[in-house]
Amino acid sequence: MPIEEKQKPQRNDRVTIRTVATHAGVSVAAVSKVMRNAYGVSDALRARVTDAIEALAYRPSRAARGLRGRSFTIGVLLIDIRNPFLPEVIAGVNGVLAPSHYQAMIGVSDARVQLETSLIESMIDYKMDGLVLVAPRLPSEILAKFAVQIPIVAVGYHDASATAFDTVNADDQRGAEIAVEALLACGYRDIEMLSLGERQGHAVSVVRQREIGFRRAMQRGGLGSSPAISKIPIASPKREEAMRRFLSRNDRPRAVFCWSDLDAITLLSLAMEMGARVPEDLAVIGYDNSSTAALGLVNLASIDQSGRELGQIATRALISRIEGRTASEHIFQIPSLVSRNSLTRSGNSTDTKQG
Amino acid sequence: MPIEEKQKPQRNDRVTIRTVATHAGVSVAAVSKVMRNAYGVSDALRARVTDAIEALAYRPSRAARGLRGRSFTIGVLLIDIRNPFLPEVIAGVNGVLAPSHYQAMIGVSDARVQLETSLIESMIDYKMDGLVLVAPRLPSEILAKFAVQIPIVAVGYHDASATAFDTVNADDQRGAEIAVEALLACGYRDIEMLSLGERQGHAVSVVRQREIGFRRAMQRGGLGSSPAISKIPIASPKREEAMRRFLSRNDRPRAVFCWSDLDAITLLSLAMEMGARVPEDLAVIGYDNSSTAALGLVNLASIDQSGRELGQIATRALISRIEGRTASEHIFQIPSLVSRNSLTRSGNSTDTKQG
DNA sequence: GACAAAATGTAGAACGTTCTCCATATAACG
DNA sequence: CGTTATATGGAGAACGTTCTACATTTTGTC
Repeated sequence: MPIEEKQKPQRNDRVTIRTVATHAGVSVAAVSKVMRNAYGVSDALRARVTDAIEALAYRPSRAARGLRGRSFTIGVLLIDIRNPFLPEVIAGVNGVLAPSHYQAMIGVSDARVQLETSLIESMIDYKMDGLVLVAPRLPSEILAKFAVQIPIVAVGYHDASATAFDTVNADDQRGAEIAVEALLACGYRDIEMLSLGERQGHAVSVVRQREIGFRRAMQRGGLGSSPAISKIPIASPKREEAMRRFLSRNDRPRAVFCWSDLDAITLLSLAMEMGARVPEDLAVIGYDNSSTAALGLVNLASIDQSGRELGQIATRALISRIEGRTASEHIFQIPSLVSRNSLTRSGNSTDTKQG
Repeated sequence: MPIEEKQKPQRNDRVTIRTVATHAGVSVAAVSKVMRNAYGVSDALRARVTDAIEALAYRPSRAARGLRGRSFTIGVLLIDIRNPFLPEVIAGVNGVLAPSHYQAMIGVSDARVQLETSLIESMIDYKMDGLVLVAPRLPSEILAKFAVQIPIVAVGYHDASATAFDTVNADDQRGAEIAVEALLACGYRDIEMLSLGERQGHAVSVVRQREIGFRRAMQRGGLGSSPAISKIPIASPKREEAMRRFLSRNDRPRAVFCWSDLDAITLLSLAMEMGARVPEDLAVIGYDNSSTAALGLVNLASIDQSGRELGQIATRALISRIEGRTASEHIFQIPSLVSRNSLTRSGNSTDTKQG
């Protein structure tokens, strides 16, 4: 018998549940029972099976599992991977999932409704156990339709009336109010918001919520019935152009609230280039408290909504939903102000919790 | 005449390949053939089947597909989601995948070998069609073992001798050389590198490659036989501490090359805080040309390795491997210098391609 | 026309799990 | 000892695809 050199160790060497069963001298069903620790397994059987699993380094096929039962995977859908807020959410999700037997698979939709839909469908077709959607673009009815097929928790999606899925949000209205209150407290009266220019402004989006909060706080502060909001395009050549135009307006406001640090930081940069001093000529406050904002070079005051915490909460909610909860939950977190030099010279990284 | 009307073929409303077959009045196999556009389908059959697919909005189950054949999904493994270089790679991957029938699912390993392994295993267990690993931590032998089970392309992993998988890299040695050459061209002689303090320094890692390039260029420039390299820890409290210590050294070098923009930008920030002028007192050049580096506020000279392009190339390589290629490929890109104010006052965003 | 070759469609066996019955073996009870 | 409950293990049918092997029809050739 010649020693046949297996030059092509084909995939037939896969260890399946059957291999384990044979090795342990039990039935396939028994192994499955042990894996799912179902009722009706003696200690002796359990020991033999776990030994075999150990010895063979057996891993159940997720594909096969998905076909029949649970896949122990949860899908995460990100609208964008560049906004530094989103990695924070992922970190939160992974943190909660790490000690469990679940795993996260991430899809990036690049803010395209088309792609978002097909990614969600794929995750359903993979028989994932649940979905965390971060700032989805899809309308609520569509999400509800998906939610019939798979447990869904939406983060950064304001629809407290949704009954088919859960939502987890920072209170974006309140966040914007806090920003305005901070500007007012510094004595600024001439305040404008730089918002996101979207095609159609979803009422559910965080951006619109922040606009609502901005308006309310401005009116409450006695600053006109329709406070100024400028829309900045998201794509790159037009974006800087719009900001420059804003900065060189001769009725340019004294203070600005930006919907996101991403915009605030670019604004700060352009302001410097154009010779405007911050905060002496222009005070700026952003949103997200990204790590870039905290840099000494940037020193941008910002609203902190703790993406990490949102991710954690959303994941816990999802798991409880997977495990049977059906009544929908709508969770709110209160964001906080992080004051820095872009707001006022003395405001040196003081983390001020506000309700 | 068998009048066996199906009592309840599907209790839930899922549209399966069987539903389509019944609706089109053909066999399941025929539908499958059309889906995979396999040999032996007449135009008439194809038309009937595609009509039925359309009418029923049929989507094949990815789980079931994975169990038998291909799943049309490729897995992407990211070492970290915070380094802004990585989203660029994702953008490249998604760009190439978008027009195809493939889809990307992303896993984030957080630089944990443990998690990295289990994520790769999961992707294999999902029967994904191939894997793009971005800056994996695992040793080459392990990757080779995985590569037997699934096509693999590694990005940012220098192992040109690997035969089981492909690699796609920017030439990190050359990149570091370009950085040193740029510093030399500005007249600086007193140059040090700020590198990453890892537990064990993988020779395959981009960081080690940059160190090699740094050393070579320094020696070639006649600057000592063992140029100085300082290691900076990656975790946050120690990191800033080490940088501050570096900045306040009284033999602090005149110019610094940082392994990554992430470090360079923090360094710039701390330098400002500590009253060092850039570039008059300290010249800095980073790596990755992240969007933050390009900000006017930051104005960091950097080496551009176009993560997007790397992602595109890697994806194309992976697809060709999935479609049958077995000989391994090792692709190199040459990075380029983006000169900015942190290097020299006049160096104003001149993109200088260098070989 | 006869016969081979090519084209087209189908049946049915995988793929690796889960999970619902069922068949025992053992314990409990009168 | 029967008889019944209970604990334990196993058989085998799904799940929704892919794909080989084969049956049937059409086309081509002499």
